[in-house]
Amino acid sequence: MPEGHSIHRLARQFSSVFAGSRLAVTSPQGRFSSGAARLDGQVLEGAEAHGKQLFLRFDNDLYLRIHLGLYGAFDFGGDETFAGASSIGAPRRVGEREIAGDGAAEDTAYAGPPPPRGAVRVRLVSDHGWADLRGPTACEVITEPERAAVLARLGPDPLAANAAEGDGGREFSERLRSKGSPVGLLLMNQEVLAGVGNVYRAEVLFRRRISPWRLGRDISEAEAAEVWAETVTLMNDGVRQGRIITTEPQDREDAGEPVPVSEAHYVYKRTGLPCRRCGTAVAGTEMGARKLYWCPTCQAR
DNA sequence: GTTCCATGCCAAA
DNA sequence: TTGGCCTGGAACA
Repeated sequence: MPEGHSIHRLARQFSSVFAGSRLAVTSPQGRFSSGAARLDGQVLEGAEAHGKQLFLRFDNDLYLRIHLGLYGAFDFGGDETFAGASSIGAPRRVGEREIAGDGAAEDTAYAGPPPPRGAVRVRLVSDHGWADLRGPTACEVITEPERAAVLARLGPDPLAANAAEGDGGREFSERLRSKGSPVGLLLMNQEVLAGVGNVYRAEVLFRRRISPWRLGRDISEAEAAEVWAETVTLMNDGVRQGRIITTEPQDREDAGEPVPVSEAHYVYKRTGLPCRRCGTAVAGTEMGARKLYWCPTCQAR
């Protein structure tokens, strides 16, 4: 997936283009027809993200809960009032960057959504635009108590509005340091930290020079605070930029040649390549059924 | 054309 | 721990 930054951008996009609008909700693919019927014709009151969960709130007190999983993505389109990216989600299109609107809407009047392309699980349509969702892991209608239950299971979100000053850092530290499993595993555990995925996991640990093999209970409070602060910074950058950027400008070159920001990671997907800081070959293995990358020298402890 | 792979996660074994 | 879900771009033939 799309890590947390993409979901927060989705929430922002839904708020700006759909909030306050009455929506036609359908499931062209058919797999979500009964759920869509419960929301069809309701007004979207707002959108919010927590970690990788997206909640769309409707005025009949129901929520649409969406989790993109590994493949899910939204496509958007509409008239000139319909600002923002035209596609947010699974990063396979154009590296890991979402597709920006092409601005082609100006010369042709908006004539409603196009015929659905492929398996569209949900289509949301207002007077000004549309959104298509395909390939999500989760897409369901839930009530407020059910939403509260989902949130209760999640750890603190580094993209929460008050993440820098609030008690998210303390809560993260407590959850991390109470566990005996490797920190590389814990950063991916949504009950410990909500929103971090494989890229941020690898890159944050590199930047804090922490070995992914150290156990949560062996991480000091100071280190946990640093990891939290680093995550807050990097992921907020991700929200602003619409892509994951983890390297400092001076580290974005290979053999003197500049590397596109989207490919310039420190260790992610760089097994066998030289560490951008020390030149040691980046190590790679599996941890928790996901690829793990780290520099054995920079992250020796 | 086919196979592989991915920024997730869950249920079943 | 493993397989399955589900989509599409990239890599290979």
